[in-house]
Amino acid sequence: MLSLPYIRENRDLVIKGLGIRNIKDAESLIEAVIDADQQRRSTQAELDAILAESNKISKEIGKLFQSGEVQKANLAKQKTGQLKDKSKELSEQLGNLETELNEMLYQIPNIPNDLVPKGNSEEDNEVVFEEGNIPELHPGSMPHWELCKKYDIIDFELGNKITGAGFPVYKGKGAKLQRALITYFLDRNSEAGYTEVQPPLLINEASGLGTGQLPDKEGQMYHVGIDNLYLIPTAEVPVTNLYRDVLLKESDFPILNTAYTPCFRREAGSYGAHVRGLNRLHQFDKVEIVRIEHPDNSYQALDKMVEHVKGILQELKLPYRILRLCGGDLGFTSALTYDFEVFSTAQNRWLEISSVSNFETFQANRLKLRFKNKDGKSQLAHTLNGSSLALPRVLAGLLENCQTESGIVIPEVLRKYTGFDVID
RNA sequence: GGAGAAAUGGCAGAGUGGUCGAAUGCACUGGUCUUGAAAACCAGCGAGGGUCACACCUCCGGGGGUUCGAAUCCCUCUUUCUCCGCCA
Repeated sequence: MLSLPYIRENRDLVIKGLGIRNIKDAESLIEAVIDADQQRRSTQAELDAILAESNKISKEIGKLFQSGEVQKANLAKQKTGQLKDKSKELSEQLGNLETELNEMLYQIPNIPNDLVPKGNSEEDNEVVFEEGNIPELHPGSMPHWELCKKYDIIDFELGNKITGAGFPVYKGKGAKLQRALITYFLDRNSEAGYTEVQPPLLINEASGLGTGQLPDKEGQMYHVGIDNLYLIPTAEVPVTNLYRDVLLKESDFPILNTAYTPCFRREAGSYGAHVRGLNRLHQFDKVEIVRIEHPDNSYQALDKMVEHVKGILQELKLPYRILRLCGGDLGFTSALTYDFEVFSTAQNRWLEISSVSNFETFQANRLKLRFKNKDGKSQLAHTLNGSSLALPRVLAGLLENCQTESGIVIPEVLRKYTGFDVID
């Protein structure tokens, strides 16, 4: 969430930024926030004055008792009664104002970076890079879900029996290929300086709030009601929350973590076309990279992450492109996002396989993730994350693009991980 | 799951109703000394709100209560440790 001082000091910038996201009534929303904040502060000041008065009297009473002037002390006690009532009333009022203010702040998305183009939907995203050859497939080539069946490597019906739609079972070489990709991604990330972590797969409410999944995206997560925990929709949540309520030193930057985790998403309301096979699942594997950066370096860091993901896709020799998301498609918490898409030859469409974002201070503010700057002041850090990479669609692209008449040819870099060269 | 003990600043650790945002040690920062370092010595050193800056307010695991006044007393929740039970 945006910080109040930031909104106060950059009123016009904020309104303009929300405009890029096509937010209606941005101006009145921000005005309401500033008003509520003003009210909050004056109520706070009023309450503080009363508390100061009552603290003063209490100290005097203490002294009177010690010097044995009990009568005077009892007299002074009476004075505090009124103050108490008043302070109770005010602090209740203050609590309400704060709740109200927070509710408003929770509705305000991050301010887009200047590079973010205006736009309404994914149609308006900007293609900024494209690389790799789209292979000519042999006659009789098929989409990945048919390949999965043909070679018996991923079984959707079986998963359906065990759990339900969107929970496939990986078998034999399919399971091995998946594991190979995970290990390969983790190794690549480690080489690039990311420290590997294995976080919990269930998170509490505070963590969900910290990275912005709550309260706005509650319905997208699986909720374990009995313990009030949520299954993670991405490793971003537990890994970024490692740094919740942390005060860093400048010398701690940059912080680089990578984690492999399964991800769970309810995907409520996204049925219909384009959800076949591996295209959209309720449970999938992903390797994530997370960075905590000094604000001065975060955009440089974002570029590094983009370059890193590019490197992996080049090694896999998959045709891909990079999009800069427009205001209408940009995630709630992000200031700038690059999506990576792999071309699915048999489906003749692009599949999103990675999303790399800079959240600037938006998450850090909720997380209370700060550092001591040169002036000795606490300042919010910047958080970034990206997938490197999401497994199912990489797998889909790989199966489809690497299919030949004699089987699926495993990319060179993966062979030492799979232990086989071809799925046939 | 049962019984007991505990939770204080970056860490360790005092503090059991008032002058305590909190002794002391370590760590850290600056300075003196030194060719440099170490040691020694001196000084500074929790967080948030608020203010031009002060003042002032809040915070001793979370929440609630008693009291004129709570780190200190009471209730409750959470977590950690020890013992018992169960168990991958």
